[in-house]
Amino acid sequence: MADQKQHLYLVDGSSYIFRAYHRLPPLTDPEGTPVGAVYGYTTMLWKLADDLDAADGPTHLAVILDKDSKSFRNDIYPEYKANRPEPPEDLRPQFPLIRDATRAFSLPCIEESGLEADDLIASYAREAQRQGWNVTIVSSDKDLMQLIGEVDGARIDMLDTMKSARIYIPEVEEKFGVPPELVGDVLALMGDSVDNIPGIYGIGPKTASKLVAEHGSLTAALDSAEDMKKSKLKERLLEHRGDAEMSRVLVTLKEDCDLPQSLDEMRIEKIPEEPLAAFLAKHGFTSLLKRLGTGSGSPERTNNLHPAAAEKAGDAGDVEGNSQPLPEMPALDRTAYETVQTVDRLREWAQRAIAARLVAVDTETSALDAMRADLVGVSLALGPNDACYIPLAHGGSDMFDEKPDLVDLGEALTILSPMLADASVTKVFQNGKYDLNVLARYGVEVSPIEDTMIVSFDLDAGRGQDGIGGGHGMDELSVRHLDHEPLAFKDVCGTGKKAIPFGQVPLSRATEYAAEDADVTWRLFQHLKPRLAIEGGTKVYERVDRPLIPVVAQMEREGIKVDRARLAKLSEEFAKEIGRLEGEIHELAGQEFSVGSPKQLGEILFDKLGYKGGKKGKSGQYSTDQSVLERLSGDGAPIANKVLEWRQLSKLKSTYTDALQQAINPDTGRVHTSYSLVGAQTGRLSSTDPNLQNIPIRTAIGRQIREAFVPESGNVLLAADYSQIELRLAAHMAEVDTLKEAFANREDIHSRTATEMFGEVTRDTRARAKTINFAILYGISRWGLAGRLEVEPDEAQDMIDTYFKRFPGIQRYIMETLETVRECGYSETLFGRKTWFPRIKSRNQAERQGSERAAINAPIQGTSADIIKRAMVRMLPALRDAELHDVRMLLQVHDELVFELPESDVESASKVIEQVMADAASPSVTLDVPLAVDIGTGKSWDAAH
DNA sequence: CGGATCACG
DNA sequence: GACGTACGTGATCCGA
Repeated sequence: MADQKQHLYLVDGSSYIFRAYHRLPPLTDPEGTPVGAVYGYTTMLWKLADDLDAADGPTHLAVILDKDSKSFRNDIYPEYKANRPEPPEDLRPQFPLIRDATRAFSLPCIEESGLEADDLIASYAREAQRQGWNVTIVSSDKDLMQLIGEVDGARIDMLDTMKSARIYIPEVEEKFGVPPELVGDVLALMGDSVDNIPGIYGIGPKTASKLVAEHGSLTAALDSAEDMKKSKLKERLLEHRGDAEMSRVLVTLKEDCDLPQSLDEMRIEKIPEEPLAAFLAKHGFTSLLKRLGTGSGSPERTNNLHPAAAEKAGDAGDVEGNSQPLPEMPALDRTAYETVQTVDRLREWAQRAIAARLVAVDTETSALDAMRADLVGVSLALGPNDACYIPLAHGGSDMFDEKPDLVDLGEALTILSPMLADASVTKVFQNGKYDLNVLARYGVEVSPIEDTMIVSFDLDAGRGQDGIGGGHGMDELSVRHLDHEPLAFKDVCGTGKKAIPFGQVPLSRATEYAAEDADVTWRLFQHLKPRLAIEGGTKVYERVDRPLIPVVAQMEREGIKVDRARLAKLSEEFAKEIGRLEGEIHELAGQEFSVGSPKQLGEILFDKLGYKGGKKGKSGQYSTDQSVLERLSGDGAPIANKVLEWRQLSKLKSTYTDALQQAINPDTGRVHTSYSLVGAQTGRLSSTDPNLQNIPIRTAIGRQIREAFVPESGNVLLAADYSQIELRLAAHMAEVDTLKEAFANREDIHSRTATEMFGEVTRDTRARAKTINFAILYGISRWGLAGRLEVEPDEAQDMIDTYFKRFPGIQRYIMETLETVRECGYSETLFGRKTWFPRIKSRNQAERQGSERAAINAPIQGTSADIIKRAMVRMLPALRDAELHDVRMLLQVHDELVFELPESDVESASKVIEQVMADAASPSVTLDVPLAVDIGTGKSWDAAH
């Protein structure tokens, strides 16, 4: 006993739970408390305890935790760890459970005010080493790597349980390029953004370790700067030497703390079964509980939480933040589906759906446009592999030898309708707005609904950028969450010229495809819906997005009337003018060319005509955009203005006057846009086919197109828009008293800004103030602002400084927002809508700064989106309560709603609309600024402004 | 199919 | 060690 080597394990509990939280799936225990990180922590302790009898296993073990956020380091440097935002909402309740778990294992849990876990670990490690013990620090914190090494045969090493990796001198040298005793020097140079240790600006891990390795120490590296040849690096080393020296102190571990418990108290031989059993039972860790009884060895591969969790928690794992482990569901089996071809079988399915209370539904149609598509079939799913397809309009091609037996479409809808309208049966869709619109056109009402696409959006908006795995389409969701690739539409119907309508797909194949979609939707719902509560998405889903689906569906079905003759006349006028301009442009160019080709135009302007200032972008092509042409025009190039006019007219013609005529639905005589509820990462809607959110308004010539948007006779159009909503929200969110006051007093906000910034309001200062206001909302840079205001970046920087000084909350808002996003990975609106920014920590500066600007804007733009969505949800009930049954909500353009209503209703409807919009934030959120709404009416959309 | 351009909030 | 600047969209055209 006496000569057995003692081996102390020191567990860095605080850092472990943060890592476990981010790497493990969001599990909850039977009471609904989030326990993902606790589970990871518990399995980690279990694993260590399993090694008790091993040759080099622990003889002594303790868990070290951080007690509070302040430490003696804050006295040296008040900003130390000042960037740390609050931990995520579903992690906070897990902190006390970590202590519970530790006590459950009957292990000492040590924490001390004013000391960080790292310092206690260092002090215990050194003390044990002095006594000749071996020490293993269970952590992956790079600061602790300074301690690694051997003194008189007693070694300190580290264990990263997540990577199952021992860390000793070679691993440290590989990571830092220097031995452990120089790690502190490297850290002092490179700094640490998480702990807010400054280091030297512009020096990262690579340069830091190179410098220290070359010169042998931090001091030597700093001293060497004098003799370096002139460079950025030299300047930085000289200028920020003080930062590095202070950082060196901050990263130094305090190795002589008073030890609150003696080493002997850390001795362990066996983990007593109680109270561990009680703890495991309480939190539903039943597989561990079972093992406790059997005393079996390595971790089991399943547990009652989720089969994937036990495995991934214990070792490295590659759990992604957004992948929920698979609940136990049988593998998907397309041969299990039923083709429903008789009334009896259909009744049976409808009955079972009602009994089940939850059914996934998918419709198959003949086209993608919900306002033109014919219903071809319906599929239902009641459970995994428990799905059917009800073909309703198949056949009509020579693919069928004889027409298949089908339930009559009208009869089928009669049988399904009561179930679809049954308030006690939840219908789950993937993009339900589409199905709702198709079914509504057949007179079928569907309620209540859930939507896996919207759930996914409310959980994961912004995850996976540049289209990499971030979408919310069914195929993507299925691969991401179910690890299953569904049959693709093109595999069933083909593509291009060889494509066939779905109604001509043989029934067996159609069933595989259609029933699978319902099955997948059902499975996705089981996966995604529970995550809402765990991850804090319930509010925005239940209060904003889910109720919005039928509202937007109805708006799409309403459509808006456009005056075809008027558009045709405009097209004709534009065409004539375009032709004339083209002739003049060719004449000025001295040759014919395609004016619409930026490439050819650039060559004409800068090569042939020899105008100065041509700049080629990375595609090797001259830029000929508006700003370039305007400059050329100012320099006396008559061709530039002609091209600008040509561009404006051909844009208006092709995008609007021609395209809108095409978009008129032959059945309704109106234009029906399609809104995407998941199109914009910030939570805004987007509009397609046609896009009615970018109809011209800024120029007189463009506004003519708005004149073609008209009401039915006897009606008017009413446009209601929020005035400066984003600036109001910025004033509220950044708590800028001056701005809040200005809004309360109904002042012109840009003028007020001009007064604050420049001391007087003129046309010029107001315009500049307006530009600056927007720059703030969009995440400012001196260069960006300089470009817009046509001033030097230095001057722009002065203005930014002045702005921050005059409106002191703004800078704090920006810093706090960015810190939160860096820590949590996402931003949040006032209503809890998350937008993820996976590139916020990118090493690529342009990429990172792009994310930062987007992250500054997202809470503001997103809150504005939440507010108008809430107004939309409440609008129709409010109008109905006011007996205004003929007011129809047609369009949404981010901060504007467009209605069509009888002239006689204008007065009373205006009041209701104004009220609903102005009050849309409450009661969930009480704003410090009023929301002002401007309302106009007229015989066209243009006239309504 | 990507880039350039330009329409909107 | 260089990079390249305002956020969020969608439609159209050109040209590889």
